Amino acid sequence: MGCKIEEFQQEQKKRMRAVQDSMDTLNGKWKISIISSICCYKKRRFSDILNDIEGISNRMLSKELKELEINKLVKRTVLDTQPITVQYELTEHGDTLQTIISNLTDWGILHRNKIVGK
Amino acid sequence: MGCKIEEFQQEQKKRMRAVQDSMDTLNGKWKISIISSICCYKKRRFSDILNDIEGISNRMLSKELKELEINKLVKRTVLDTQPITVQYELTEHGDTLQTIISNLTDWGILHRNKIVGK
DNA sequence: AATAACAGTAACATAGAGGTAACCAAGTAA
DNA sequence: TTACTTGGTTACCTCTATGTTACTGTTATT
Repeated sequence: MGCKIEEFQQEQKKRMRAVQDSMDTLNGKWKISIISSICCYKKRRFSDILNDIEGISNRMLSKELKELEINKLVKRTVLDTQPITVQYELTEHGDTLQTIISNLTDWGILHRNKIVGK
Repeated sequence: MGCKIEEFQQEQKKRMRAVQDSMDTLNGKWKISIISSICCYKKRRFSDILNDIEGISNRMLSKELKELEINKLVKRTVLDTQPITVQYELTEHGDTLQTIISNLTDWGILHRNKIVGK
């Protein structure tokens, strides 16, 4: 039968795994920029995002978008236009990231002040 | 003179940089585990952390601790014992991470349920 | 005299993240 | 006819993060 300490350690392991899950989904040099770009305009085409984010290549954008789609954060829609355009938008689940991103923003500012020394 | 759109874009860039600052300080395969270990016991020695985290090597622990120290999240104290022991604890600044880690935990659980499908 | 604990460091190896450049197919404007 | 736009894919290369193993110096224990 599990004693209190074992239970606590199990809980702790679960929490660690959860944090790592979050970090993994947000990781990749461009993910947060991409999410922000889409979020900012609600709906955004591939080439628009490519222009929004300076420095990103089409290869990386394609790759990161795929991962975001797999993680159900972003929805991809092919529009029947000429030439074909593809629209990306956040899913409901993607929207739930906003609190986290907002917290990361706040802490990042705090941290920079602390390190650089205002 | 900057128009509204330019100002907005500048703000957006700052926010992006802030998020990346946060992600960068938390990145590294073991950082969050290390922070959690120290946080859990308030004060923790090198070899204790090494035992707390399964899979980490002394090389990586040393390296990650250094980065955490540079980022003023962790304080290192050499104790005058035999043999010498080194104590690590969170700084006040390190403590401010708790909200973020807690948010990342919550979202990670939510996300896993969404992806695995409960 | 040999071994172990402590807190690391040094040397080397490898997988994977990310960068660069070229290419594809379909349609369209010059 | 040529070149451009759109949304990618493919091949190749490099660099960094991490892993593995062995080693350091000091003191205490056996």
